[in-house]
Amino acid sequence: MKTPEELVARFREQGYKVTPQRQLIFRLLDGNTAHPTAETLYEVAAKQMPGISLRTVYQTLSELSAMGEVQHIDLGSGAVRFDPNVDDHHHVVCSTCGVVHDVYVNQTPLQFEGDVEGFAVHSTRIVFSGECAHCAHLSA
Amino acid sequence: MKTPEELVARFREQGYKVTPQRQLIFRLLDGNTAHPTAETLYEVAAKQMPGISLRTVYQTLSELSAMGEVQHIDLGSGAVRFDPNVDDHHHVVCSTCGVVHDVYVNQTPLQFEGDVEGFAVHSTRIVFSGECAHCAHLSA
DNA sequence: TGCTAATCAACAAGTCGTGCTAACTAGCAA
DNA sequence: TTGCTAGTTAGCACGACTTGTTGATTAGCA
Repeated sequence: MKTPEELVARFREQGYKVTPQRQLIFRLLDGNTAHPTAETLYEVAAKQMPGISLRTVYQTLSELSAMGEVQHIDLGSGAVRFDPNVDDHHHVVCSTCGVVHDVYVNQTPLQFEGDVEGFAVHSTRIVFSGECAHCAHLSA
Repeated sequence: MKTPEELVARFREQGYKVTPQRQLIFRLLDGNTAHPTAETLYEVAAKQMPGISLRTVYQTLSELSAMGEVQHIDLGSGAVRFDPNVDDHHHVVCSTCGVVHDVYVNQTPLQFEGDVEGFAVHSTRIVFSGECAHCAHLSA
């Protein structure tokens, strides 16, 4: 994702207004590696700006997603999560505590075999599930 | 997934009753490579057994899933899909028509890098998205 | 045969996300 | 500074998907 300042400029360019709500969301996402859901982000935002609505958070995230500034990741755990990291990366998920981390896999592109003649792959998503060091320690 | 006959035996073993509804679902899943949703399966089942309820389909699928006889796959496309193939396999999804195929990736286990010291991977899910030969042909 | 699980219909609820409206606020260009 | 217009808000609703509940009926199987 671009920096909050660059996003402000891009929003202006596109004719979107730069509101305090949007700027707050830019700042909350900047360098955020927690893969928040819209709801989570809303809760944090509401602490700093009581009165901001969940609706606005959803809307701003959709705009950022449409502009390619955030990735929208679905780990099948209910809510969609947002990731300001738009590199070609993948995810590890702790099935105990639900924490998500970005990881890089360098064997890509992967080869596969199956009954899929002529399929043109545009993207590959890899999700590693397991137990993070913290949870392993607690359960040991 | 086991054959319908074996499933009947397993259900009996576990003290579950073998009802016509359950047997129908076993048969519909047997060799099914279409990755149906519960709803889809229900529609097909209802043609052969009018009166079967969606509730029963959901319940039987949950039982099969709990017994490890079907995989329950979430491609982030709304409904959860069920796959009677419980091998260690992955999926390709056409983003145009939504069709899902099973594929095998032999480079696994994959290595990854990132800020995830001591993470114990239990499973890896890979989803290839793109365009299937059929859709590519239509759009050409 | 009879206990008990399974099924069914019908209704509800919960989660996630979006649509709509009406009123107010505020960005930003002239 | 003004004024157009987009953005925000609350509130209500809906839709998709999935599960819970209840109460009556059916049927598996020991």
